[in-house]
Amino acid sequence: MAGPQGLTGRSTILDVAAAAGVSRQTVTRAMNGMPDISTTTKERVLAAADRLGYRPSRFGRGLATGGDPQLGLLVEDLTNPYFPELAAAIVRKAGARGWTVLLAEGTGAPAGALEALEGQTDAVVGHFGPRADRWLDRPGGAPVVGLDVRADATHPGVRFDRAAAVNELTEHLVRAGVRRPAVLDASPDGTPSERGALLVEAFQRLGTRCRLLGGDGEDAARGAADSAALLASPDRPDAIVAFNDLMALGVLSTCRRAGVDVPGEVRVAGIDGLPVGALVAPTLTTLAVDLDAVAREAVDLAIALRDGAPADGPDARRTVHSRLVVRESA
Amino acid sequence: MAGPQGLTGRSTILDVAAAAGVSRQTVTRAMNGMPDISTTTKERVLAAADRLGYRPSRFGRGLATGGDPQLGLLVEDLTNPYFPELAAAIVRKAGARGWTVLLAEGTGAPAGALEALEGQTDAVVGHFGPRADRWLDRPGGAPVVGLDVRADATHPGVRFDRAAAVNELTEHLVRAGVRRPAVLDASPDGTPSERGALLVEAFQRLGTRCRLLGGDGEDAARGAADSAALLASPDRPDAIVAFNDLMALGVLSTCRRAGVDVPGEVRVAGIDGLPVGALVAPTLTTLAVDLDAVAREAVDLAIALRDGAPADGPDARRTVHSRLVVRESA
DNA sequence: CTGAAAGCGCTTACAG
DNA sequence: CTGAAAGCGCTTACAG
Repeated sequence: MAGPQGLTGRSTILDVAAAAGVSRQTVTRAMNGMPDISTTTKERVLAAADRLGYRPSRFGRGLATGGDPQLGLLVEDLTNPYFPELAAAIVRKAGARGWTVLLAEGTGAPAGALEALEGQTDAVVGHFGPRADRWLDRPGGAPVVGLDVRADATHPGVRFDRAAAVNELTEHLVRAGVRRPAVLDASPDGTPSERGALLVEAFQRLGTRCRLLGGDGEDAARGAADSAALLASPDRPDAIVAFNDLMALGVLSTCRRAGVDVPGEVRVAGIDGLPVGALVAPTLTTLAVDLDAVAREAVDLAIALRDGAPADGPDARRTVHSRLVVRESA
Repeated sequence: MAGPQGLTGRSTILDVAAAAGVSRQTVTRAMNGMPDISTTTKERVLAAADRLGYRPSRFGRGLATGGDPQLGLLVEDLTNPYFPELAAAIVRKAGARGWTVLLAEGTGAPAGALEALEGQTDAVVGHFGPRADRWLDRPGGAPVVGLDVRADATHPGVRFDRAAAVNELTEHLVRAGVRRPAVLDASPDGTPSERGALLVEAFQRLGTRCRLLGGDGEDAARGAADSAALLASPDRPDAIVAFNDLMALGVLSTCRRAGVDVPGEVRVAGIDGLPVGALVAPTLTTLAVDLDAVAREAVDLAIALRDGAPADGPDARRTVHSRLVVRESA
């Protein structure tokens, strides 16, 4: 095998050219199926390339051609079906606009993951929680679009407005006779989440006191465990609203195991609007967010920012409204 | 704003250098937080960069530094939870080895999506079905690792060996009294899938005739629709094994809606081992594949191939065994 | 049909 | 602390 060289230790276009006894641009022609090359030469070049295990450098090519733009998508936890659903929507919208998607999972260390992503992409989209403002406008950083950003956030992002849907849900529940609702919140740092606070307030406006149960996870296991505790407590709630659908699924499985009838004894609802919610028994009532709309806005905003739109302009904040989907569980 | 130029229309390091009145390598120092630069200069450069909306080109940087290797992951349908689970496992294993993951969804046109991926990555992993052999060794193409490849495949890949698990399942079912099993297969081109054929043969060896119901989708809706037809047919099956868990979830929801007791009247099983299977009612019996093992083998193989390992070597074919997970539904 | 030249945007030594 | 030079690997006009 002839001598591969260079930074990567792989053979380059020059190695192939030398091996085939042609110039580099003839190699380009052969590799890219371009015209103006004789069949004989082409075969000789391809053979040499194969022999050397030559693969064009995407950096070299990108530098010369511009290359396809890449969108970084930072998700918290691919194990929660919400994020794959989001990723699917983003991949489709981005693809339609000629962008490819680089996927990273920011388990625990979103800052590090974000920085790594930024170096390889032209814009980044993701859920960053309340700390997102810190990352905006990092020198040399890619434009960052936050998802489900708080109302008072100052950086570009898509806001999930759940106010109306939350009101509908609480009214629906109270009208159905709910008097002792509980919210299974996710609050890693102790302070209630925006969704949690919204629910408590909405119940309050209806004259109904609502328990808020914080905690440090947001998966099905936590939903199952915490709802088990709740159901065993002296004043068992007659409704449980979970921080997300995944936790709500955990709640449902606990109820089933404990022989607690849903919605007869306890009404259960989630947040997100995952398709699986329609497959379980009983089917899950939820506050659904339109991920297609979210993806459309997020991708559009990311591209606009990359193209120089101001990060503090009015167009840098988008809003998508959630809606109540009533199914069997509540 | 000073004049951005070049291929991308964005400002380059030279624009910033000019605007700040310094040389390009001083810009590099400022942008990358390197030492040997005075605070004053650094601030001036950063200000100029900000003003010009400068973002270093990842191609330029990659060409100079080598850059992080990228793994392309081509999935069929992110809407099927199997693929996100796979993606999660791949992202984690790849990340642990310093690779980032470019995610693409190959809805309908795997060939086109693959080609696009190859240009931007150093290796590709994905489910390609029986046609995968065609794509191997494309000149200039990235090494491709197939997932769930057939026993007779000739290209690098990870084989999902379900033979033992299928035997266990059929024995379990027959022992439980199943006499009229049906398989809800996915067979877009009419020929039974490998899983379908395996199941039919296994039942046959036990002296049990098994119906095979082909069809063109593999989602919950198809599972629901086709099982509804099955349940309404004159000789209703007493067991339904679905091509995958998602279809099995559709079967379960149909049974529930039709008031058919599972597993009392019909036993139901899926294939994949999705976590949601443990959350539904009844919980889903399934043939589980260890996605961590799959991801480990696939990533390891992809990296080995990228580093020059032979595509036809013995190490270019890996195997992961599925196992039977018995839950409530069968 | 083939090749010499220039350039894409960055970083890494090396001088000063 | 700052800059001139060289090079990373490719492609795109342009000559021949």
